Amino acid sequence: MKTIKLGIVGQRTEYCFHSLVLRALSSVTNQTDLHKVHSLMVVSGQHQSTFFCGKLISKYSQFKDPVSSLSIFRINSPTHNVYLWNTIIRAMTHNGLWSKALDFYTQMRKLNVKRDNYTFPSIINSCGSLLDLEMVKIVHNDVLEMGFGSDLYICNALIDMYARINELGSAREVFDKMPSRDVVSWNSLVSGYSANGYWEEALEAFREGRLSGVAADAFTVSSVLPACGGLMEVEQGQMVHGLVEKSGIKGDMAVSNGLLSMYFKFERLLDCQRIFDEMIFRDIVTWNIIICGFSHSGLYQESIKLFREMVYEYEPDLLTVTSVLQACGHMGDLRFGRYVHDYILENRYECDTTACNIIINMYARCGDLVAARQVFDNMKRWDLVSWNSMISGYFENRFNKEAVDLLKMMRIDLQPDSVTFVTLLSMCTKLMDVDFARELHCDIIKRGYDSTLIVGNALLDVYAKCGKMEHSVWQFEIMSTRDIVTWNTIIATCSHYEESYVGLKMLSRMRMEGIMPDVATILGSLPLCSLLAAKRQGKELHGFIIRLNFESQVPVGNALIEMYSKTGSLKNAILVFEHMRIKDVVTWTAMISAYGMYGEGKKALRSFQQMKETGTIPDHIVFVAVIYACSHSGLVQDGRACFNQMRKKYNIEPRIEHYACMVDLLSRSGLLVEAEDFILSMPLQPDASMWGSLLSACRASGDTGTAERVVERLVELNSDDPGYNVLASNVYASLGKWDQVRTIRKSLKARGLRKDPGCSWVEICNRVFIFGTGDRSFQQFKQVNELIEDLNRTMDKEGYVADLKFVLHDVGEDEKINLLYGHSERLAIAFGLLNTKEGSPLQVMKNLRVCGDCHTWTKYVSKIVQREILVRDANRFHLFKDGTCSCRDRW
DNA sequence: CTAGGGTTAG
Repeated sequence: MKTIKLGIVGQRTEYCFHSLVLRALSSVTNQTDLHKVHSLMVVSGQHQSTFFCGKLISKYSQFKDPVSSLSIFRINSPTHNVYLWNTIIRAMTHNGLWSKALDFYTQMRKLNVKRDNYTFPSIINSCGSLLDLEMVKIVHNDVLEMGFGSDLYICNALIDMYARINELGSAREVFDKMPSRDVVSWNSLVSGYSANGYWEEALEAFREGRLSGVAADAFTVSSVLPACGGLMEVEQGQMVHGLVEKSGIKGDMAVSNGLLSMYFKFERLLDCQRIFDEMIFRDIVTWNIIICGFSHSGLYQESIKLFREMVYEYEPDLLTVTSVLQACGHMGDLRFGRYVHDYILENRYECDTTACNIIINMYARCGDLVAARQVFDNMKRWDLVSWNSMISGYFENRFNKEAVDLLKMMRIDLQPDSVTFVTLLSMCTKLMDVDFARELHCDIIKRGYDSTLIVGNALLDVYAKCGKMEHSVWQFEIMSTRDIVTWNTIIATCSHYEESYVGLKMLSRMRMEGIMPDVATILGSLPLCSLLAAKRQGKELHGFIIRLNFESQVPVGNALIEMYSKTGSLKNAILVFEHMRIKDVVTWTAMISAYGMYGEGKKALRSFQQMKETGTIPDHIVFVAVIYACSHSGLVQDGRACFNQMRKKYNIEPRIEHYACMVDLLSRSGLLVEAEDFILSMPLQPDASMWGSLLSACRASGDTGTAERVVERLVELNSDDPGYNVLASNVYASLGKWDQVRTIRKSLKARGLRKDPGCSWVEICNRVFIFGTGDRSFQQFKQVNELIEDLNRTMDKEGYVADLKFVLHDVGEDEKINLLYGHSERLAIAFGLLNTKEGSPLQVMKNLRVCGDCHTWTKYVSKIVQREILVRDANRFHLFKDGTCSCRDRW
């Protein structure tokens, strides 16, 4: 037995035997010490033994020195036995030199070295890592031939390997054929499913494992947590969390990090905070998760703050810096983004494709396309994300030519994927290029991407935004799967085209499919209720808002104010307004408009005053609302003052809509001369709406002289708006100039313009009853007609005279009276009176402006039946009460 | 032999 001299164990010089060398070897903690032990072994001749050779090979590989491992193996080639072969294969595998490991295995086969059960796990690992399917087959075959098909470790390695190469079927097969399984077998299966995004299967395997009585360990939990997060299975996730709390794996870093990551996916930031605070130990992964998590939750500032906090303690790794770069990108913080990128370059981080993609994205979001391109050009490898990011970066920043050039380059060796198409379609949306969109659509169908959800959604959107509502709806109907974005897009489309009825139908279809609305759904749907004055649906949406906790979001509150004010409940609009803790200029505008619509001009002005006092800076839109409110309440002086204040005090140059409001204000107040002068003296070209306002006022006040002048101006403008043409034609009709009436009608017909036919509707017991002009085809027609005649008789006695100037057709007087009686609002009001409780308030909606005669008629009705009648027309609300109207006849 | 963190688009 030989003895050797050791200089490194403690300070003393000692003599010892074989076992002492072993102890020395195992106590080695760094490469330098390992070299010392090695040279002592060489000096003493110990290094010749197969046993110590193996130990040295493993040790060197532990310290990431595979070169030394290799040379030891080579020097000792004569003594090679299966133990040394296994060791070198394991060493190579451990250091990522997989092809070397495979080479050694091939040599073993050639030299006919007998392989044992220790040979296979490593080599299986290497095959998988190299994606060498050929070798996988050979090795798996060897395993079976040599009778290791039931070996626990080997089977576990096979499951893991197959999972890594995304051959979950083979993994499952090995798993199923095993005579007995341990926790590692289960874990490999679960993590295999989980890592490849087969989350349902991962959860299923996890449940199976639990049922089969295998106790879950830290590996199990950290494998199944991403699946819970990915599936948004909050309850399942909490169940696993409970398991963690109960078992002894609570302190495990991977488990805690997994929980943290999962709760970020659930957007349960408070839970994240709690878990983070409770963690005694944190590692770099922990920090990366929270930096990334905050960034994904939109808390970019927080994310950057955490990054700064972290760098005091840890050196950030590639994932840290890329996480914080995402926050920079979203914030548009180019300065900090550059700083971090410089840090990456200076410290020579080795950026992989993903990291480069993130940097490209950061620069593109910040608008620095030159820097983005530079990163792109210097990349070693590009994937689809790289190309897509660069191309969409160009498009987003309006470098359309560069984007198209890059697209052509990309197509040389890569095929576009669904994201590429989505990017291109969204570009069409921005450019309103429906022709290119159609071309793309063909390409998309050819490549089979038309069934992809995001592509379908993008198609839906591009057709909608390019004015092809029918294409959009058609696209919607053929989609086989729809998500919340699909529904939100179609609802927003209906809202945009004012197809409120279709829109609300879509909303209820969405609900029937069990999809919960989100903020975008709510913001798309509330305007539908406003347009239709759909009280009930509006209230229902408010219910969702409360249940889903969207109340605190300012745009939601703003939309609610608008909805309530337009569905006839000023009271509720005020309630919402008062409950909003944060108000922006839109909030105030909505409230001021609401007051305006109900003829509460003074309150509108008071709100405007309050808004200025609370420090909200008025914008040009709020001035429209304020002047509108003045106009509908006859506050001429205040309206003028606001108009002047806008320019002088707030330096806002009046736009055409402000001038239009002013014309409206003067006209409604009967200052026809002044209104005409105002139009003629304004610096902007007057549009049809101004002459239209003035003309309506002339009509209402019976000023035929001004009307004759104005109607010519209006006709000169040759507006495409059917409303103004019909107005002009009506004025000519009331002047008895039937030739001009016919000319206008012909021209309208030739241009294919049609004014929406008048209709009114009333909601009774959650059902909407719609009436068109002269409608006879509804239930209770007889009773309704009788009631109208009854009412007419009573009001005739009280002095009502039908004002026939509101009849448009060239017909006899008797017939004209009949036409007036057939106006849809009268039908709706009579129907409403018949079908609601006596004395209760009635609410009727009309799509057009209520005509002057109907306005008078309704005033009489409100007095005769002693009921409040709220009529919403295209312009505003009229509250009829005891013979008067809230608009004080300025309708 | 098994686990946790990063990218584009609607």
